[in-house]
Amino acid sequence: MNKQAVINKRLTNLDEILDKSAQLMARLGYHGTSMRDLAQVTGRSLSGLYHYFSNKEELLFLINQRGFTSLLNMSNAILEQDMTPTERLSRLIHNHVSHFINHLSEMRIMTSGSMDMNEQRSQILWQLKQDYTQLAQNIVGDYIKNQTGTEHPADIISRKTFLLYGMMNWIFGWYSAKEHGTAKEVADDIFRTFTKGCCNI
Amino acid sequence: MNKQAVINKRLTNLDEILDKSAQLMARLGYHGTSMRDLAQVTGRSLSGLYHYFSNKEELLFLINQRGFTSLLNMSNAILEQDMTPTERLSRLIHNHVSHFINHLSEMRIMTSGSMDMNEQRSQILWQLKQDYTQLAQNIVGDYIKNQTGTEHPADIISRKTFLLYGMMNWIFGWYSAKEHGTAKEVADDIFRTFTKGCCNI
DNA sequence: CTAAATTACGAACGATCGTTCGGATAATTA
DNA sequence: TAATTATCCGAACGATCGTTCGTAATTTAG
Repeated sequence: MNKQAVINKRLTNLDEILDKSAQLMARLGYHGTSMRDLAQVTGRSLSGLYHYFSNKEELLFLINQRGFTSLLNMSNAILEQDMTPTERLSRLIHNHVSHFINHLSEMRIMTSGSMDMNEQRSQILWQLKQDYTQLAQNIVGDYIKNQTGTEHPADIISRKTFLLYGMMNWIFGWYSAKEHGTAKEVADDIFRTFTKGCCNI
Repeated sequence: MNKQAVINKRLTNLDEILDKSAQLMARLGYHGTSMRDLAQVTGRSLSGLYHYFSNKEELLFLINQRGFTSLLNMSNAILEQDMTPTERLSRLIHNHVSHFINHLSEMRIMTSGSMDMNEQRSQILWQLKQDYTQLAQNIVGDYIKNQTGTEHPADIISRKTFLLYGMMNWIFGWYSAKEHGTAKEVADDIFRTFTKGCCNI
């Protein structure tokens, strides 16, 4: 095994730990999940976990950071492609919803705030969220400008964007593929409702 | 002090305890808030709290039950009045949003699930949520039927209603009166966006 | 094979958790 | 007033928490 392979394996191990930890924490909450619970669900010893992160708070941070970074990278790709504002908005929604549904546990943790972290770490996460929010506001703003022909104040666009986020992020509260269809169906419905209202079936 | 006054005082004390507990729990989470924290914030001794509820789980239940009951009672009044489907939908949104903004902490707890309660208690809360959801689905269904002239399948109406819930319930994630206006302004924006799409400014 | 580095674990630490108990204090009734 | 009830509290319980430490097992490199 060469050096890169070692690093890769370590990252793979860490990834697996973060995944399984996120699944349990999504059910029991951060404080409701003990390190002993995490040791059991990851198939490791209690003290062995501390080889991959220095304490519980850092574990929570890593789950959040990994999630937001991948979400941000995915959506940044939208801007690099040549699309109409409408297509861009549609892509943003589809990206977000499918990512949400494919990482339900992780996203549940990400949407529950970062109040259990120290200043520096929550600052880093705040910046990631800020970047993602700004990206969405730009796309929503462009769409509305393109449709109405006029540019609207930032606080109006900001509020509209948050309403869109609400529709998308509320998924964790109710979604089950059996009852509510595929990610594509949900995303299409959100796009139609947000752009044209609820009577667009 | 007559007997009724004694009961009233007890309820008032309990109400005050539930309010202050909800505020702290909304910040720290259920497991993140200790009974000692609650004793301090309510100005009582640790053991003195157990005079008002038998354990921590019951406290969580009481906060939820009180919240959902008052939300349900308020919205049931909508159905008893003579209104058009459009007016009813508008009233539902305004009720929900203003209640949310006036009880932010409580609502934050109510939207974070009831997985820390025993079977019977979570069953009671599930029923309250179910009643409130059904009420909202009826109002949304009537509105869409009234606007489009055709009745749509229950699962379609259900999904649209959840999108509306998403917009409204996401408030706790971002709302500050200074930046986002009064409850009325937010509710109006949600109503316009949900009924006619985001380009309705 | 040997040496070095990585990964893993059992046992234990002090701190904090939810809860209980017996009794004190305050309020109401008779 | 005395008797009764409602409130409240300090002290302590066993359980569980996050974390640390010394060391064993495993893997990689020379």
